[in-house]
Order: sequence, then C-alpha cells, then structure tokens
Amino acid sequence: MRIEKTITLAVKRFFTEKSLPEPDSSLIQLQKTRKEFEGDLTLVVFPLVRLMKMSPAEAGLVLGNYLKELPGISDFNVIKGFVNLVVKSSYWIDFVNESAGDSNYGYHEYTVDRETVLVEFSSPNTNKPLHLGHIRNNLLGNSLTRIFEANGKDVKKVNLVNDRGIHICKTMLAWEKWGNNMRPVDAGKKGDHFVGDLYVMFEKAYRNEIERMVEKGMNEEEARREASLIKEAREMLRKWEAGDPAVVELWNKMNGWVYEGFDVTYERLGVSFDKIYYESDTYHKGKEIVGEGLKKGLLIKKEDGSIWADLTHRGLDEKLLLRSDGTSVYITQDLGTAVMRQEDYNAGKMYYVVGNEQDYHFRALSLILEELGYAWAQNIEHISYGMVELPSGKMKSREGKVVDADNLIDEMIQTAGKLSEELGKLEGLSCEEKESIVRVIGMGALKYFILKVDPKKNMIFNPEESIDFNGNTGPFIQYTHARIRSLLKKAEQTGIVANSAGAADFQLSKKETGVSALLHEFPQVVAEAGKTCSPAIIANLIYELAREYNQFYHDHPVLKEENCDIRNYRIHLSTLTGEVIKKGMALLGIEVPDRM
RNA sequence: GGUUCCGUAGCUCAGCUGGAUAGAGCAACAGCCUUCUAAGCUGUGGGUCCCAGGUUCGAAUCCUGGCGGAAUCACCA
Repeated sequence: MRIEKTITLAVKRFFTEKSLPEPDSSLIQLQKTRKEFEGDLTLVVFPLVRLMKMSPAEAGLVLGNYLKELPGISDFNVIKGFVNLVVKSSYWIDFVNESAGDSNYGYHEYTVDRETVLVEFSSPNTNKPLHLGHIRNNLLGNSLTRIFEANGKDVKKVNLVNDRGIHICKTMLAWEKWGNNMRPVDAGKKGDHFVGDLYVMFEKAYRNEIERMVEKGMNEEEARREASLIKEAREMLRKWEAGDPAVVELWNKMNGWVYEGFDVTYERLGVSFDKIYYESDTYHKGKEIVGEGLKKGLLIKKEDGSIWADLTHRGLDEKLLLRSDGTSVYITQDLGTAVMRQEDYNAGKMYYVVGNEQDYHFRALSLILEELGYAWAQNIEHISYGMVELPSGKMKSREGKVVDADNLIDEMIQTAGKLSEELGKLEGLSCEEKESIVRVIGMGALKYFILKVDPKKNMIFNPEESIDFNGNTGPFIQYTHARIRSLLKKAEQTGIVANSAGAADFQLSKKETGVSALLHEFPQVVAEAGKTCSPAIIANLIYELAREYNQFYHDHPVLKEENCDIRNYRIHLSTLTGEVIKKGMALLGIEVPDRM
C-alpha cells in the first residue's frame, strides 16, 4: 500500500481507538515536508486539534508517536503544528526496485465499460497557414488525448475544419484575378502558404479600394460594404451555396492545396486525428436542428425571419442562430457538429480545445443544446486556453506580426542542429541518426516551452528564450534521459545487472530519497493532469525529477558503487527515472532520444 | 457600460481545494571536467506576492472594494 494511504488510515484508526469522532478525510492533510526540515511527509495537525481537544504541540506529539509505529515510518519530529514523518529507506528502496521495469507504472487501469471521450482540437480555417496560436492548440489537444488515455479513457481525436465562408471566397477570388492559373508547386510554396498569400493579397487590394473610395468622399463603413471586391466575393459565396459547379470545383481545388500543406505541418507536430469534420458538411445538420427547435417552440422567430435562442433566463442574452436570409452563422454549424458527433460516438464527455476568446460562445452552445432537450449537453466541456503573445504584444496578422508554424519549427530544428554541432555531441553518428536526434531536440524544445505553462493562462512567447536549451527546457529533460540510457547501456556492456530479488535495507541519502519520492508522485500527477486538463503539471514534475536526478548523478556513483544492494537500487532508480521521464514526455507528445 | 479571466524576483513561469522562513529557470557574478555525457553541478545577489480592508490559530491562496491589463457581449468566425 502507498505510504500516504497507510498514514491516512492510521490517523483514522487512532481516533477510533481513542473513542474520538473520526475525522473526515479532508481534515487529514498530508503534504511534502519542506526542504529545511527533517522528514519526507508532513501531517498538519491544526485541523485535527479541535477533535482531540489538545494544543497543536501536544496533538502533534501524540500523533507522531502513534504513526512512528507504522512499518513504513522510522521517525518523526514536531515543529509548531506540523508532524514531520521520516519514511523508512526500505520503503523507498522496495518501491523503486519493484516499479523499475513495470511498463504500466503511472498509468491507470480501466474497467470493462471503458468510457469514450472525444477531444476536438486544431480547428483551422482554410484561408491561412497555421501560426503560433494553432501550435499551442494542437500541442495541448494532442497532449490531453494522451493524458486521458493514460487515465484509462477511450479517446477519439477529432478536428473541425472551417472550410466554407466568405474568407475562403476571398482567396478563390484572388486566385482567379491574380493567380495566373498557378499551382503551389509552380510557385514553389506549400499549399497552405500559397493560399494564405492570396488571402493577404485580397485584403491588401480590398483595403486599397476602400481608401480610394473614402478619398472620393464616401464614408468608410459604406465603402467597406460597397467595394467591388467584397461584392464579388459575396457573389461567389452565393454561387457556392447554390452549388455552382465551377465555383465548387475551384473551392475543392484550393482547399485540397491547403490540406496538403496542413498535413505536412501536422506530421511535423506529431498530431493526427481519428476523424475530421468539415463545416461544409455539418452546417446543414445545424440548420435542421434549428428548424426542429423552432417547430417545437423552443426557439424564437423574429419579424424579419431571423431565428434566436432566448438565453436570458440562463443569464445570457438572446443568441442568433439563423440570419434573416436563412443562412447559418458560426454557432449553427457547431450545433450540427455536436449532434453528429454524439450520434457517431455517444461519448461520455466531449472536450473542445478552443481559446478563451470563445468562452462565451461555448457557454451559449451547451445552454442552447440543453434548451433543445439534449441531455448529453452537460457532457460538453470547453478546455479554454490563454492567448499566445509576443514580447512586442499581440500577434496581428494584418501587420504581418505572426509567427508562422512552419518557420518556427524550421528555426527550432536548425538551432538544435547548430548547437549539437558546436558541442560535438553527435560525432560518429550517421546523417539520418543525427537528423532524427536534432529534430527530436528541436521539437522537444518548442513543445515543452509551450506546454510547461498552465493552459488557462495567457503566455508570452519569446523566440530567443524558446531556443535556450538550458534550465527548465525540453532538451534539459531529454539530456537527463540520454544520460541515463547511456549509463544503462554501459551497465549492460560491462555485465552489471540489477537483480530484482531480495529486500534490501540501507540508509538512503537526501538526494536518493528526493528522486524516489518524485518518482512516487508520478501516478497521482498523471491522474491530476487528467482531472484538471493540464499537461503543465506533468511538465513541472518531470522537470523537477530531471533536476533532482542530475544532482543525485553528480555525486553518487552508480556502476562504480561496490555495495551490491546499493548499486542495485541505484541502477533501478536510474531505470525508473528514465522510464518516468520517457512516459511523462510522451504524455506531452515529446520524444526523448537515447543519445544527444 | 455588463460579464469573465489575469496581476508573484529585471524577464519567463511554479506555488492557489487556506498551512512553516514564497520557489525554479533565464539574465549577472564566482567556482567545478584524469572519474557513469559539463545540453550538467555548486554558490552569491535579487520580493510591498498590484493596493486597501475583511474572514481565522494561520492568507500569495478565500471574501469585498479599488487600481492596472486582457477577452467577450456582432445578422464576423
């Protein structure tokens, strides 16, 4: 049994034996002992003193003496109202020796009726290549699916591509006007970049046209509406909705280019999906649902024909669902998508990884679904993450102040390559091996930099700091893993084998217990990360573990240790640390090399 | 203006279901490679936890009110 559980049960038993009222589990507060005190786990007695009718000091002493008799506890001390418990070295040694090599360590079992959980992430528009904001989204979504899996869920990864609307028509129009019938290959560009450039071209020309009209005395709002370019784009949208074959063909062609480009970026990010939904498919369903809701009298139709959901009694406003001309808005297709997904998967939970700018939207979405009578609406959870900003402020596509995903990935890998070269780390490896390791390091740096921050918070992405490979970074953790692998390889080569048989007992050093205790925490942190939808807490633990292990490694011989019980334990400690780093990083979607 | 979120070291971030003297990394400075990878390790300096009240044995953490910042409240997505 885990030591925390043993202690909690013992505290309860203490109260029963003394005929005192048994304390609620929430009153038994165990925490890590702070570094400056002797001990491993600390019981806070303040919440218990009322039940015991003693002073904190007395209560601490009594409880400490009682708990000291437990098999896993060797000693204790009381400071103020804190009982610092010293866990026996043998407990840590047994734990480490048993867990090393256990491929399931840290993962959580599932029962026969395994819950299906759906995670939507990425959700790009097809008029622009992916940028830094999408990277955070993709990395978070991908990592969360792995974390949910580790917690025993059957996870379905889904993407919702916004492939229709006026913005796509703008790129189509731009291609017709200025594309010279070129394909991305002709321009030597990735498909998504090719189309994105056309979009920028359109916006530029559109702005120019507005300016000219304003110079001639028109007010800006009118010019924005009346410019010939936007009229043409709108006309194209109308034709698309009417199913005009030529327009649909062009639409298919250009979206195809974009998807080819996205596929490359997804591949590099290590992201994939079980199913991709397209807005052009789901918005029909959304319209249907709205129609049914109206028939049932659950929605309101206004005089101009527009259809609304009344959410005023739920603390929100009225929400538009269909325009007066009968066309759908953003939320219409989200309603359709949600219903389609429920039909497809019947998931126990539907997560949406979407930026916090859409908090209001998702509140409205689940409320509307509830209003429409879908009981599963309460299974919807918006995983809301913060914006990514640059040191110079917000990213603004209009000012060209965006960090392009592909460029960023290239730069990270280049930097990793340059550094590896300078440090002479990869001498004697083949080109392919070098390339692969450099890619793993560069991507590790990028992914870790983003995932170590609490998803809920806005973050600042400083390109200079992100390519730093020292300190709290992905490469630091990867390096620790590589060191361990190298150590274990050496053990193998020299015939030093760790045997798993036989209990051992000797005094562990401070660092040894430190590493052991962090390894011991891993399973709870995996569970906690699943509950709170936060890869960051896994990143924090893995970092702390790597740091602690490096300190241990610095002043404890492993293979050269002569006492074989101690050597045995240290090899197991290294093995388990390597495994937990590898697993933890895998939960973040980060690979770890055996050499670097 | 309403609603929601945020404010911790020069910078980037931990810590927040109340617990001990608030921690890391970066940056600065000073050390450690004949020993399992120095992408490592050790040390030094650095704080009005935005401000003011309140709740209590105890508040960075909870409550109220300010100040500062962000998002959102579209017949945009």
